[in-house]
Amino acid sequence: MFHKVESKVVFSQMEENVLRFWQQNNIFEKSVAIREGAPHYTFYEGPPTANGQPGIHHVLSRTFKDVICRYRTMQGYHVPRKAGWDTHGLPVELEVEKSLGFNSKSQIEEYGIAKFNQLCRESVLGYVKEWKAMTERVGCWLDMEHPYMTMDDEYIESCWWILKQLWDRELVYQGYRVTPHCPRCGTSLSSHEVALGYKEDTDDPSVYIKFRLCSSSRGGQKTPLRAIIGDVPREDMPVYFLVWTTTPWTLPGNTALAVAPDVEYSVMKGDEEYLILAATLVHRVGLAGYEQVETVCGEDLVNLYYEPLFDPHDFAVECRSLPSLAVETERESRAYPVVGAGFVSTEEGTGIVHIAPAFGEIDLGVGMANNLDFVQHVDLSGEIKGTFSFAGRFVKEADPLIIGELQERGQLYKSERILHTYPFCWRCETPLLYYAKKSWFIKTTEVKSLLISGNEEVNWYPQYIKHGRFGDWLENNVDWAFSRERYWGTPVNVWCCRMCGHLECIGSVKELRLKPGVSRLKTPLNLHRPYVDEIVFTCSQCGGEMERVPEVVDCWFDSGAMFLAQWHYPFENSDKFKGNFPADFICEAVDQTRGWFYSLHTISVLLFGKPSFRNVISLGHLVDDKGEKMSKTRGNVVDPWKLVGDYGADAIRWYLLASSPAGNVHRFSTQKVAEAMRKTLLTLWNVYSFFVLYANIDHFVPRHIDGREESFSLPEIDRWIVSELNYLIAEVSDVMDEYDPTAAVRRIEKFVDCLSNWYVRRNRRRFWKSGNDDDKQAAYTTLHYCLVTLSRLMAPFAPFLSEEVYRNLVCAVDTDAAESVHLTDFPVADHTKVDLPLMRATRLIMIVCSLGRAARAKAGIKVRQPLARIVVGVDSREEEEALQKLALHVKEELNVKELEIVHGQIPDEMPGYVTLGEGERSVAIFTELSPELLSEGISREIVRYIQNMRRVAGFEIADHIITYFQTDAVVIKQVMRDFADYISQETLSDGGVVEDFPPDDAHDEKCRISGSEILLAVKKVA
RNA sequence: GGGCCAUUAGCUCAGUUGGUUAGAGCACGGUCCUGAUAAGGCCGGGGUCUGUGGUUCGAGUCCACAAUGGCCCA
Repeated sequence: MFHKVESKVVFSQMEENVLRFWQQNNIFEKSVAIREGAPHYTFYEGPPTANGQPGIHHVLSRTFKDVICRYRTMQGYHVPRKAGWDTHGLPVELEVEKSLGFNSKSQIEEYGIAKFNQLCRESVLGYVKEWKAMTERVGCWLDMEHPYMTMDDEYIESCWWILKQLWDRELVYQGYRVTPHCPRCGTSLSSHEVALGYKEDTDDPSVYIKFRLCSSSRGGQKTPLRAIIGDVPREDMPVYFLVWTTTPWTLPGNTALAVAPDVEYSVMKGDEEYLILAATLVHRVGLAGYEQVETVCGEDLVNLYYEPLFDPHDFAVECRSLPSLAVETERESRAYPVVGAGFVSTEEGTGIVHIAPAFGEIDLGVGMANNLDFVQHVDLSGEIKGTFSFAGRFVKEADPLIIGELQERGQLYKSERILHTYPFCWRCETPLLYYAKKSWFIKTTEVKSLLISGNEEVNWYPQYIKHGRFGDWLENNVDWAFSRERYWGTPVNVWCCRMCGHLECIGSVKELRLKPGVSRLKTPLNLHRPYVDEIVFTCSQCGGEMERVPEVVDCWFDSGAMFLAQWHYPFENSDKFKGNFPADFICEAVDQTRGWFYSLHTISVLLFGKPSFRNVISLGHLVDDKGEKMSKTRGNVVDPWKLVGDYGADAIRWYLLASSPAGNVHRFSTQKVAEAMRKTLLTLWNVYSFFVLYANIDHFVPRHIDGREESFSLPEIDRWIVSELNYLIAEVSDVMDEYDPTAAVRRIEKFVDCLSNWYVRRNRRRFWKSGNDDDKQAAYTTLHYCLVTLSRLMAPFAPFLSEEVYRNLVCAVDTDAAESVHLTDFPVADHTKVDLPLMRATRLIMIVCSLGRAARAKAGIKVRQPLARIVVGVDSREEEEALQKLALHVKEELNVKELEIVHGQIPDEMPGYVTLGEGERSVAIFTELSPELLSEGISREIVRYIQNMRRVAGFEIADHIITYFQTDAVVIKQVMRDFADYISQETLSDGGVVEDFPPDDAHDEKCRISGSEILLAVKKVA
């Protein structure tokens, strides 16, 4: 016997029972363990940042990961999946800062780094707990008992090892990196933080500055410029480049001008000077009193030199050379070059761009590429250094002073104001400065071609990411600035000598312990700041004291190192690392393209020259029902716990999988979760409860649960559903192998619909009928086989419902069976059972039935009323045969006595018929009703009334009853007599259908049937 | 400001390499059926396929530009 199944089900309760079963019986652990020794399928968990409550969008990626891993497990692969948590990084620090009410780094240092980092650790552990609970509840199987944590000392040591490898290959260097910097808070801001603080309509200076062409530099022998202006330098007719800027305070840092090589520039002659600017911008700048004497190509301006506005040596400011950063000694005369650059715009300004490598990312890039000077005349608090007349001022206060000075010197062409968008600090509203800071870099550009060729081996879903977003990103690769001036992170493992500046990279704890003169190594060891900062040792070069550099490592480096750091490789688990590299599958949201996908790929390519993953699903984001981003501030985030309670995890999973393909943006809709539950899961549940209900009544015992042939041959319709099922298995396997679970669940949905609304609907009588013949056995066997197979097929997608169905339909009757559906194998399609002609034939009769019902509606005759004949037009021999073979279903479904087949279209007008056509196909029903047909119609009407009354009276399906009736109508009396057997059989009126007054304890109702009244009553018999 | 993606019915989505009158589900209105069903059938309303140009005998589909939204980077 199967356990009784209620047709009313609360999925969340059912799921919690299943969860308990999994936990108590370690089903997840077993599902991995039983595949030990089988081919490996490696999954890498992209570690979620344990910062903030998990939302519905996190359920999305967890679902996709879980589905693929479960699928592969059931296919026989060994799929261990270690959970991981990204524990370091700025978001964690910001959260703690907020809770302490801090808004600057100095406050953290006053508070104490040790205490601060302890709070970060606690904060992370708190969120990890929340995440674990959510992960478990939505049925995402991960080994969360043995996760990797990026903050563990072992993990950090592996990161150190990686950096040491790169250091030894001279791929690590110190350089400058331009970051948005808040001069008040004294800290760099992440791009996320910058995005929080953009202000439109910021009022700033808009100034046009004249840079004087060096008299010795008028181009080569035959340049167009020389031709215009002449060979002999004329002091009274100087040549200027006209340059536009909104940040005058950066002008003392100017060391080059950039032009667009392929743009036309005008040489404008005025009374006392020549001005050069882009030809298309002359009118916008408004050069009254100047006339164009010639045009030159941008190319011809490149390599000309101009006089600095502020020579750094005149104002006691350090000047370094890029890219070496060597401090320059004084030179006699200084001139700066004009360079060509692709980014120069002719949309605004003058088409000649002021370059200050210390104050802009593009500027720094130009500086590195052209070996420019690097002049940083502003300190981190935004104050101007040196001996300028405006030194000691905050940069924004210096702006008007600089403009004034240039005006006095005659180098200001025009000064205006402009309203534009500018970033401010989101905490203190101070304008941000783009500022070059020292940073540690990994020379990823060295392996750029390997990054690109490695990507060729990766299978991306959706495909366009490969050569689109990810490929482009690799093509434009720049060295990875991997250090951060923060506290809670993997410390950069480089020590620097205080005396001679000698640098040394430490690759392991052991190496550190063995350093000569090492001191302040505490036990137990803690590799975090501030403890690691205290460790010093003796310099091998000069005997001075080596101390650690202050930076920590970018947390993207941490997570990208997981493929080896999760095993503490190479210090232990060498076999595990090797057995799990590269990954067969990873999956994250699309924002990880330049995050984890990149860091994982890059570290692997740097170390081993090859990629670390083979297949990757990049998920689109989940947005709210209006298509807008979910965020706390908008208040449109969806709480997964509420949904789980209302609809269950399977419904959420099913919805997330089915609603749109992985790469697309998903609009989240609670209504659609409800729909997924109703339409597919509940429908399946009802087929299941229907089966169990009748199977138990008949004491059905499945003899084979593998779909093998019974001793009797299966009827056509059973072979049909078995065929559909095997076809489905093949389709689902195919699309799953292509990493497309969306296609898989959409196909399953169609099958469930067919199973319920055709197979069960058409076969109800086979289950109801009394007796226990072969046909009934075939029906039970077939439906049981379908449900059990479906439970295995759906197990990766709807793990709870599948488990429930499997446990009851298999485990309850077979003690030898695997205890969980998740320990079974994924179904394999049996192609010998796929009968395509039969499937086509069935589809044909479905259409014919649909047309027939429409014809009935058109004629206004209920389906309950039998009709004498239907005529169906077919257009091929195959269709005719199909229809003949399955005529019984058409006749039953449409309640007609005869089915006639004709070739070609049926004429629109046939006496006595109602005709309906759709495209090539047409049907006609004969609508004249004989007295016999009418009587039969009445009998069916009566049956329907009695069935309704049984239900209203609260009888069980198998309850036997007596039916009483009273009526004056002769016709009805006659029907009750003629159809007594039929009525009694249909309504289980074994006690008889008697014409009598019902007893008081019977349930009675007055009914109207074809214009006459009848009193009907039902009563249970013992 | 740049790159990538998306835009098809009120909502969520299908629409092969261009080829009849653009489909499904949900929702809505009507009606029928029903002792598995929270379901199902039938009929119906609802579309300038975001817009503008172009290529073509023919464009939802290919190209260009624009708008809106999302993501990434400035």
